[in-house]
Amino acid sequence: MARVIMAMSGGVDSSVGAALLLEQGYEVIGVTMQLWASDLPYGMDLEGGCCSLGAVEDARAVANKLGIPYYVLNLSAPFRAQVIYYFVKEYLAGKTPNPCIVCNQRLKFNDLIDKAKSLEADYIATGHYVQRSFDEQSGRWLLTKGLDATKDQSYVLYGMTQSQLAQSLFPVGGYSKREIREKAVQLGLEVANKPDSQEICFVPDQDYARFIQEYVPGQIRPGQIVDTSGKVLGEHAGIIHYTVGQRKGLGIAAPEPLYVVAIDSEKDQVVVGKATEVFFGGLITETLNWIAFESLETELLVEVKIRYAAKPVLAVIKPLVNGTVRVVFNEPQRAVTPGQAVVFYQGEVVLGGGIIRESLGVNY
RNA sequence: UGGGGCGUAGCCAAGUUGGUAAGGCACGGGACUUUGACUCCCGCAUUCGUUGGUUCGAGUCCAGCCGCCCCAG
Repeated sequence: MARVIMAMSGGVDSSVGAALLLEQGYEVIGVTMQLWASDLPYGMDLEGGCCSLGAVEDARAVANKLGIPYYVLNLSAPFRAQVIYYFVKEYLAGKTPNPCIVCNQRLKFNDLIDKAKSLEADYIATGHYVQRSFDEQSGRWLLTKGLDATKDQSYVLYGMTQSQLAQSLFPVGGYSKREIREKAVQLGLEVANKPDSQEICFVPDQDYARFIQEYVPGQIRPGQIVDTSGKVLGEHAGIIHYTVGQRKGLGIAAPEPLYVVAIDSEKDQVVVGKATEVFFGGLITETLNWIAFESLETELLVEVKIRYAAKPVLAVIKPLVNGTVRVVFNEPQRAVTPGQAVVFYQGEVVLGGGIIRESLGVNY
């Protein structure tokens, strides 16, 4: 009987996931990653976060109900070092990070796998809505979208390596969210109607800018808000407050809505423009990871997602000599945002992805 | 104390030949969302510097007053 470490967040998905694994005959051990640390700014209690204190209680209750062993894995130190540090650093550089992706790559599928080894487990499992399969032809593990298109989370797992995939199970990936909730009710799990988690788990009040400010006081500088021709339109309290495509929070009176077109961390400037000025023809990536093949050798027509909740759009990707990839959209896309991930698909299959380093003009 | 202009919500700002207050920003609430955003709903000036007048009816016309701005002194 194979032994599985189920990453339990205290939510519906991972709770039902554990139950499904049991039904499939696995020996399941529940583990919750404790990511919070008491030294985070302004005494946050992290209620509601995906790995909060309350989450531990919920997960433990589920584990008891299912009759499986349960452990809490304290990862607050690596969480700080990897996720929070990265998050703050990116914002200070004028980028818009996706902490969930880093958390998945560096904690869930790294430290958790180490933990699995120490417990002599064969697999780790998570509640992500994704599926994996083995492709005999290429001899590679493939990551594919979750069956429930509306809940698909393959975007956040584009960074998985072959060895990580080989050791991972995604028990809820073949079900719809509705089925999972119904299953939770059948099992009598108290978390059945717990709302889906959202927002950044370590910023419970949703005020991420305040979090950064208190985390690195003194590093936030005010600056100018300028239009695309360089004309100064106003001032801002720090570039960390902005992301490309953002409309709210500019505080500028204009005959029509203005959006952030770019952020210049060198000059501490936020560049804004009209709705039509926030479209881009393509982008350049960095920190690439390929899943479906070893590396990209030639131009390829694929579908790309440039943000978590975005429809895939057609684009041509091309490897560049410096190891990065150039992505050119068939149709200009709105708000291409440095720091966010771009994930490449062909149908249901995740080819790979990377982080957006820079956007390319609409004339590409 | 000559000439000209302006004064509309917290901030910009539109208001046609007088007919019963656009829009943007900001703000509040909700939907959506395991990141940040975007988007979508809903709410947000009984009132137009002020006092009178003309009129069936005035932000829109007239007069006085108050406060700004520009040119000329």
